[in-house]
Amino acid sequence: MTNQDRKATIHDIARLSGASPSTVSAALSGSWKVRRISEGTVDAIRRIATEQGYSPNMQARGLRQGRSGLVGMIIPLHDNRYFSSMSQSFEAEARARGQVPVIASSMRDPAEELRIIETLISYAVESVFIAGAADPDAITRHCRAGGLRHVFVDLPGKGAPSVISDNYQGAASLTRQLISLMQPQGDPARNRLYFLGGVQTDYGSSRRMEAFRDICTAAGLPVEDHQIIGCGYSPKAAMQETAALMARLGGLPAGLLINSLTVFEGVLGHFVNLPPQTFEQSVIGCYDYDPFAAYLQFPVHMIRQDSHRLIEQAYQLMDKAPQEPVVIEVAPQLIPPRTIYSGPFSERG
Amino acid sequence: MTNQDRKATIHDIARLSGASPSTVSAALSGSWKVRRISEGTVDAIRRIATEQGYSPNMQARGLRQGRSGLVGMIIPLHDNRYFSSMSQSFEAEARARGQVPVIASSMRDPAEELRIIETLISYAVESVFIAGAADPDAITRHCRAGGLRHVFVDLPGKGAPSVISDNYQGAASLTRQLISLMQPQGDPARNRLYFLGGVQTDYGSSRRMEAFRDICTAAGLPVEDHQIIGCGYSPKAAMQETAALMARLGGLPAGLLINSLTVFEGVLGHFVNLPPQTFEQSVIGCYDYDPFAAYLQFPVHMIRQDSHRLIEQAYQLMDKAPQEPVVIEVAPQLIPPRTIYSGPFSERG
DNA sequence: CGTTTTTGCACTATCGATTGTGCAAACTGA
DNA sequence: TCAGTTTGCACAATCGATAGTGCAAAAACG
Repeated sequence: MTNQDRKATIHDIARLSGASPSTVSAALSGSWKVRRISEGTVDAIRRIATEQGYSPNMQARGLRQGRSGLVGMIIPLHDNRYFSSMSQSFEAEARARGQVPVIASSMRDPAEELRIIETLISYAVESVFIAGAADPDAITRHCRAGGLRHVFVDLPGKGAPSVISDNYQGAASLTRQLISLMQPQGDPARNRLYFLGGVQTDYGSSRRMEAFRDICTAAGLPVEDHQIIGCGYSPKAAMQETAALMARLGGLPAGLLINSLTVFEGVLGHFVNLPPQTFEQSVIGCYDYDPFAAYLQFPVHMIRQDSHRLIEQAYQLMDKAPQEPVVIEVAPQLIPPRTIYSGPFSERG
Repeated sequence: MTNQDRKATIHDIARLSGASPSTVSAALSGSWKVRRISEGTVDAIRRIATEQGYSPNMQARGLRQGRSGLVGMIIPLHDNRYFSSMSQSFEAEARARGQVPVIASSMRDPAEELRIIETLISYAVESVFIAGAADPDAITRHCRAGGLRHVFVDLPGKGAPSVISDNYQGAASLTRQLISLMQPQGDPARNRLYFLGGVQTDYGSSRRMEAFRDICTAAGLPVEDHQIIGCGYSPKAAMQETAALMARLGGLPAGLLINSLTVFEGVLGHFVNLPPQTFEQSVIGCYDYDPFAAYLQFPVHMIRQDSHRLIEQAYQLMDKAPQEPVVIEVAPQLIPPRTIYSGPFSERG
């Protein structure tokens, strides 16, 4: 607060207190006890440091100590309820450990992912959590080369510990729920359950598709290939596919399982123009949860993935010494229509 | 890729290439031209650096150069559509400038805000954007002391440039819209427009309340104090206030202006238990936009704040030399019910 | 009182990269 | 051939904090 221009350093404090820089460092960094600095000296130094508004230069400290105090997290995008709630949990966990969280979004671009990893390594980040990795193996290679501990979240990697949502289980229970509520349609072409969104090559989506097939088949409803529409995650594509599907069928199918919120946004983009009775004969489910989506014009059965628990578990794996490629699955939760879920952070606005 | 354990440094590259560390530095950091290093030497050094998987230690570089390449942003919380879309825009803008974005959430806690500022200063962050500042003046004081350039977003500060949403304008147009659609109620007690959520002391909310009063009054609908329910932003409080209000009135008022999405979540928590016809006589609006909220059982008129533009403008102010406390207002947009807005990032899922 | 032990601190190298400076060797021109 | 210029690079200081080591002065001990 007092001084002229540049930030105060331990040398400034040293000059003002008459002590040496190393003594100041010891006094302020907590190692004064083992370095046998008298309490009186420490107090004096602390007082002056406070007066001068001293704060340590973490670049210098990190350089010397070979650490940085930073932890990284990579998510596909911020602007998504699922991932942003992961960010929130991650930040809380990191701060609770005295680490400084750095969150970056990759836009699901594998090249961007690797660029971010390189950046994190450059900044001597100590460990990184990767959610929804586009190319887990490449990430593991780069992290290994840079000596960067890492854990995968949401999508597993072969080369490092992973914590994922139990996609099979979640999709299975959602599929079961939809089947149990499906009403027979007049038109047999519409008398089916459809799966919309995601890509086959994406681990999570493929597990969900697998569960979808299995449960349908077990219920005596064999699944034909056209019932699984893997149109990716973009709202735009989803909107087009929805329009195309409804054109083909002459209306909605008896049941529709939507693979993500972003896909759902696209679906809604088409629904917007349809009369309310369009939805009366169909049952709709969505993998992932949103409180507003849970309260639409028509009932929506949702799956809430426990992002908080995912992060918690991932941190436990990170804290454990060896980085063996185990996979831990966390059960998601089926949320009935018209339900407002209250999570760990929902108290704050 | 090749070497044993530690990360390669310019000294390793120097040894392997037969050049000196300073030459390696010049070759790899781009200053080789002005330092008159021959192109042949540069190429050889580059090759070896690539082979060794060299990446610069940003702590060392930052320490020497007195910069870090980091830009900070503070938001109240990640898990919110408005703020997370700001994060997304902020990240894009930062990366486009070759900076590394660091985003932190304060949970609207003024003490946490200052702690984050201190941390950013310690890491030699070069500038910081603060969204929804809880205590702008304290932030400005700390940033000044630490030599940290800053710009406020969404909530203005007296000591630094600010870019805010035009809350008055937005609330005014939403209020006008609701008034124009209000239906006369049987019970005169319900024949009113209510404002729910936020706090009077919060700049944005108070501007919105002001607009609400002004427009209502201008329309010949004087506003009594109980019509503005400043219950903060938490869903829980909002749910209780909604229940209490409806108990007092014996139903919904003719119109309800909800001050934020989190408040809306709480309102929905109460609505969940009510029969559909409850909403038929009321018109509902919400400040802030969510595609799902736009497509609920009942029509909702929403205000979409242009978070992308806010960040864009904030960056322009940041880039300008003097940090004078100007205030720039960005117009929000009235979104009719059942509308899916497609923003700059909505293409990616 | 002389010796050993303890206390309290200063000195200095170090982390990895950048940058001001110096200085041979090569080249130029007369 | 010799002064003058340019080329190409090495040396060493520096950024701020930490940690190994050394050394007086004070305290404890016999």
